[in-house]
Amino acid sequence: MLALRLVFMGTPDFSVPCLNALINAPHIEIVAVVTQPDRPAGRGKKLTPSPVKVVAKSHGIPVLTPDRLRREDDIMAQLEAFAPDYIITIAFGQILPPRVLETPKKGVVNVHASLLPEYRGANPIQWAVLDGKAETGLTTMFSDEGVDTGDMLLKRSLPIEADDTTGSLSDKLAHIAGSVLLETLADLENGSLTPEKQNDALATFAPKLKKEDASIDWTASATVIKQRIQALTPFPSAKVTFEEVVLKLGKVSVVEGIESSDALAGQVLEVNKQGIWVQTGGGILCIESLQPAGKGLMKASDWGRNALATKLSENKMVSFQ
RNA sequence: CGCGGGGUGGAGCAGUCUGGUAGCUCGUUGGGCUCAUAACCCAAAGGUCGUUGGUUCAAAUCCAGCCCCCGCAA
Repeated sequence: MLALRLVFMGTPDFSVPCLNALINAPHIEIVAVVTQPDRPAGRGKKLTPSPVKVVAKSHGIPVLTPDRLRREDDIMAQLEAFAPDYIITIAFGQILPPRVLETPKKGVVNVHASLLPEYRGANPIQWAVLDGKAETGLTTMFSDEGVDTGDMLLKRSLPIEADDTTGSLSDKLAHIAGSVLLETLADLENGSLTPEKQNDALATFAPKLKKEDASIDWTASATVIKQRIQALTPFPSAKVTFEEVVLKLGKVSVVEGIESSDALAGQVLEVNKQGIWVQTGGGILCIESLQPAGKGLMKASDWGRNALATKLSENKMVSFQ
């Protein structure tokens, strides 16, 4: 098979394993990488390149960083000049204008982190976790002008474990993205793949979560709260405040086999070796690890012993907000 | 120059303002109690107080520089 000329478009860490897989694959030449421009990020607001840009640079691949691809004719002209067979997109972060969709000879292939047509949009993994799905996966597809609406090529599903968070699932999916994409390209090249239309009637949408979604509604059931916390991990993180201190919640679990008491939702029942038990609107949630502002991730029992145990032993009521 | 918190036995913290014997809650180890225990009682081990320099009779503590970790914001 002749070398395929690819243009790779992606931005965050999620895109990186896939890029690496392509770089290491035989018969594939990545002629250019397109990613979002450097942004002020991190403490000190230093201008920071995207993870994809860092990797591309280290392999000496030309990098294009359009602010708005749609408006930058010179970038689009450069892409045409690269004469790619395919453009590959994975978490690029910009919608491709028609001119770019028509640029590659054989099509624009997108890797999307859900089993389409479920969870079209920017945050498929987060929503799969939030909804307590048993499985999710990856879908490769030809891009069209809609958001994740193109014809599907290959799917690979992945079970969601009880402890999976958006972060852990992203890692898993990112690491199989490369092989799914390579398989897709190989099948396309040998003609064994028939694009399949999506059933729009079954489509759901997974928009970005807002910052306000990071707070916890303790009147929900323990199971729902757990799903929400895991969906928000590691970003933007589920937060709770206690005496002016912001606590990011880490690992949590639902306490089994104990009936709900008459405590109020959000009230701390006890601090034990396992963690901090909090009453919810349905069942008890155990916070096993957390991170106070300015500190590192720690066992909830360690923090609770200092911050809460004294109050509890004096029968003062302690509640999270 | 974005705002801010922190670095003290294995863990989480107090002590710093007002310099003077290294403290608390846990964990670990040994022993005891108990039908039994992650419960309780007794005992022990374990720390160059991030680092370098300065001030001082004396620095975890005051002063200056440096290193590292983190929250907000993006």
